[in-house]
Amino acid sequence: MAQNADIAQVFEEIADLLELRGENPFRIRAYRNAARTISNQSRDLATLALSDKALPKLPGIGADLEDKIREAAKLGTCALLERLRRQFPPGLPMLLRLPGLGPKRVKTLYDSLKVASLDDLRNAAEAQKVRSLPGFGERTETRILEAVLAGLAQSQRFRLNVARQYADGLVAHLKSVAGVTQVCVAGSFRRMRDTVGDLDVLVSARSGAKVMDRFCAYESVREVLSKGTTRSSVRLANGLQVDLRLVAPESWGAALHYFTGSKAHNIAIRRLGQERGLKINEYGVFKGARRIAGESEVSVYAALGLPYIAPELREDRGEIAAARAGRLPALIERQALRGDLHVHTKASDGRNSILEMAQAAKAAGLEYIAITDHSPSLRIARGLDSGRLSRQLDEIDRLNAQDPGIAILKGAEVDILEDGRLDCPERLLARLDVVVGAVHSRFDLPRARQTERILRAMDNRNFMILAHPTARLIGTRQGIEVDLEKVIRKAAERRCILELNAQPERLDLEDHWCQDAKSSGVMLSIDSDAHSTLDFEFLDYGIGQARRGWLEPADVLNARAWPEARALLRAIRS
DNA sequence: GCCGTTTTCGGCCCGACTGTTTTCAGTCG
Repeated sequence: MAQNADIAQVFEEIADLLELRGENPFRIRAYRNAARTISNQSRDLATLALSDKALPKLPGIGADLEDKIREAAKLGTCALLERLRRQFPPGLPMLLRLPGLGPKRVKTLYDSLKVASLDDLRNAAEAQKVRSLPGFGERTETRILEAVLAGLAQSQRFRLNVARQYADGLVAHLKSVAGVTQVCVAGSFRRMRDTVGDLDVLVSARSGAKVMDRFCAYESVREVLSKGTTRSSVRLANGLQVDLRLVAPESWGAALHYFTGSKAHNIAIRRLGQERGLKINEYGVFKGARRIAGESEVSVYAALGLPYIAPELREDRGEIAAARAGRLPALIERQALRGDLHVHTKASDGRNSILEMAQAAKAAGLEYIAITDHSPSLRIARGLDSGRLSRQLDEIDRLNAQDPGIAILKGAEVDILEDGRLDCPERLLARLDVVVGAVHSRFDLPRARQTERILRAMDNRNFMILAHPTARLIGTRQGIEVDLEKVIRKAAERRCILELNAQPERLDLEDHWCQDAKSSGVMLSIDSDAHSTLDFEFLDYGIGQARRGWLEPADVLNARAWPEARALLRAIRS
């Protein structure tokens, strides 16, 4: 059965092929917007479409696209796409992914040289046949060849924590340039997306500062892609592209807004401005030739009659309507977290002792942590059998008696076995303050069985928190096939908690599912899943994803003091 | 292809940089 992502892919491919045909750009945009809207949906559109229920009214999707969603849900494709595919060789859309190649040039390459694949393109460029085409030249040919050889067609994204390492170094470098007054990394990095495609850096400086020269001379720069007076692009040694924009102080807010995006949010904001007779660009908000705002982001939003919208919300997922209605969420912040309910020690696959983890958690500003080592079926992590777990619980009693300055709670991360049973005897589960259940095996089960497995586990009266619900590892492993709508419904019914795992390679639940859980009245727990004393830093990433999911402190279990959280967890058992 | 207190047509966000041109198209963000 088609997933939302598959339907979105159909629309993306239609858009690519329409571009190659040189169709109306607004029609093409309609397909791309629809693809984005669909992949942002939590609701499983294919199931809805196949059950003949009315599809929800989605912005930018009218009668025609709704029909195509139904077609794609049923067939994984649609008549229009099949018709378009017959007009071009299958490898052609891939060429659009190469930097410097858009629809016009790809069409020219195909029409003039019969270039229909990356291989064809490489051969043509190596034979120097590309340079003589209209609109091409020697430089263009060289760059295309370089891109093909570098295999850049499949654009790679970097995990947020990886990007942050490079961002920190670069920001420090730019701040050291004489005359620089402000530096900020904008883009998806600032919106706290779980991965970023590039870094968008904004700099404000006194005139005459040698910002561009120093930027392009940064030690990690492998290649300068473009260099201008206000804008330059480079690629770092690790392949990460960095765009730098130099802005005047009076335009700082407008530029920050523009460069933070998302693109969809910007377009919606500009359209709103247009309705009010305002022009919005990266230099400011203009009424005619007069600038009326732009020195700060607050001033940009205020010019439109809106309150400030946090970067994490700027995805055109309803934040502008919420702002207009005065219903923006009061987003959770890192300081609101009072506990961490998923922490490992060296008893299983962690690196530090219980006491060391407790002290690190206390230093990170937390009031309580649950020690949740693995259960025995996870052999590779030296999961604790009944005897070892029992002794660990006694040790926690002893540590708490010595008043460590932080409450240490008894817990376990218990495997959900293939049949939905929990990998721990009931009498031990009953002794725990916190029972975290998780899938660590049989990731390959078909959707229905995987879902059934998890729902069954959640029916256990001792089951409290579902850890990393999809088990995805960003860039490494797809999540399991599971019907999260059913899981959320079950959590609502059983008053169970869903985890937002803060490990930067997990960040699972994803933002839009957090939003769904919240609207179903399900609480989340933002946990580090720390395996060492350094890992409490992960909570920052968890908070980022939570904010993207519109979560407020009231939606988060561990934003409560332990007695209150304990009462909520105990209620699950009764 | 969508959309509508300018509603069924005619709009649809906006600007920088590059390379190939000799004033601009294509691409990108």
